[in-house]
Amino acid sequence: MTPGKGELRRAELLEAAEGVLVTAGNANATMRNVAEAANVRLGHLQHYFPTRSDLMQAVLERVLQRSLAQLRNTVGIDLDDGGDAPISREDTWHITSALLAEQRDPSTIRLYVEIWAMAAADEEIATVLRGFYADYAGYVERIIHRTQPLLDPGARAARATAVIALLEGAAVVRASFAGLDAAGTEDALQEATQDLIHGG
Amino acid sequence: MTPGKGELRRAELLEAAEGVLVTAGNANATMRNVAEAANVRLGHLQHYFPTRSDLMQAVLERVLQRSLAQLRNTVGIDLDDGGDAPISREDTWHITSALLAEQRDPSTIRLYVEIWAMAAADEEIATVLRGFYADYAGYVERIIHRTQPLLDPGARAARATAVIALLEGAAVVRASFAGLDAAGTEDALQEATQDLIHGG
DNA sequence: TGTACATCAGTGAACGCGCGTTCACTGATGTAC
DNA sequence: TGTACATCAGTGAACGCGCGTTCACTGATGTAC
Repeated sequence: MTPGKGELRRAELLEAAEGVLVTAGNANATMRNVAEAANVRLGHLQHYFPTRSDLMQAVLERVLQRSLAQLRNTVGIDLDDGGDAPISREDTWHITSALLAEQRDPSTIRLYVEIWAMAAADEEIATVLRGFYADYAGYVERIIHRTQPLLDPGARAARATAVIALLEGAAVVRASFAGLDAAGTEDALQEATQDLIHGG
Repeated sequence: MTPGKGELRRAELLEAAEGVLVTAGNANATMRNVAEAANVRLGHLQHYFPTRSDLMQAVLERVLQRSLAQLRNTVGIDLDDGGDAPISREDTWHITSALLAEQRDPSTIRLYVEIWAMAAADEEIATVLRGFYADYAGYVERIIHRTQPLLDPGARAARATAVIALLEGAAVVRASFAGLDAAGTEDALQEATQDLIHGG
C-alpha cells in the first residue's frame, strides 16, 4: 500500500515541526512557525493537526519510534530470533561506541531535552515516554542477557537502567550548554558502559 | 552586615519563582504567576526584577550556587586545604550514595530539566550553566586526584565528566517521566560510579 | 464518456486571552540640617 | 526634636503582540451511475 497524498503531507508537516522544535525549542514551536517552516498556511496545518497537542503528540511518537528503529539498526543483531548466541566484548564495543556517538548529535540532544521538559509538564506525554524507555530498557536487557546469561533478572534490569542512564547522561554533559565534551571522555564513558554490560 | 528589607524581599521572590518553575515549568513561570505565588502585585515583582530575563537569570544563579554548596557539604571533605590525604573506598561510597540519593528528588530533576531546555534556547543561560559544570567537574576531579594520585590529568578529567554523566543520567532515567526507577538500579549506578572514581 | 455530488486539500479572517513591558502614581522609610 | 526632601516599597491601569482556536470559504480530486 503506497502512501496517499495526505500521508505524504502529514509526514512533511511532522518533519517541519520537528525541525522547528530542534532549532527553536518547544516554546517557539508554535502552530504559525511550524506552518511557515512547512510553507503552508496556518489553517492548512490545522487541517491535518487540529490542535497543537495533536501535532506535538505525533512529533513525539515519530521521534521515539525512529530512536528505537535506530537502536535496532545500530545493534545489528536480531535479538528476537529466539536464539541465545553469545555477544562478544568486541561486538558490544562497537555497539556502545556507535550509541555514544549518536548521543553527541546536537539535534538529538536538543530534541530529548525538550521532550523531557514537555513530559515533566504533561502526563499524557510522560505516559508515551515511559513506554519508550520501557522498550529501550527491555532491548538493553536482552543484550545483557546474551552477554551474561547467568545474571538474575533483577540485576539485569538494574544494569540496563544504569546503561541507559550513562547514555542519557552522556548526551547531557556533552551538550554545548554543559561543555564537558573533553578528549578522553568518550573512552571513559565507553569503558563504564562495557563494565555494566559485561559485569565486573 | 545583616541583609536589608530589600534583600529579604528579593530572596522571597526568588524562592517563589523557583517554586513556580518546579511545579509549573518554564512555560508557565510567568511574571504574573510568580507574583501571585509570592503574594505580591505584578508591578512590585518588576520593581525587583524589571524583566523576566532578570528574574530567570537570578533564579538560575541561586539554584546553581545552592547545588555546588550542597555538593561541598555532601562530600564533607575540605579539598582546598592543600593536603592530599587519600580518600578511601568507604568514604567515596558514602559520597556517591548521597549524591545519587539527591539526584532522585523530583523537584531537583524538574529544575534541571527546565534549566537544560532554557540553556539550549538561550546562550546567556548556557554560559552560566557551562561555568557551573566546569566547577562541578573540577570538584569531582579533585576527589579523583585524591583516590588515584597517579592518574594523568587528561584521564582524570575524562573520568570526572563520566561521573557527572552518570549522575545526571541517573536523574533523567529515574524521573517519573522515564519510569526506570527499579529496585537495584541504585546499586548498579553506584558501583559504576565507584569504578570510575577508583579506576578499574 | 459525461455528469452530479461528496470528499479532501488548502485559504484567510477573526476571536478572545495571557503575555511582557511601560508608566504614572501612592505611601512608607530613611536622611540631612 | 522637628521639618524638608530623597529614596525606596508597592500599586494599578494600560499597551501592543503573538498565541491557539474557530469557522466559513474556495478549489481540486475522487466516485457513483
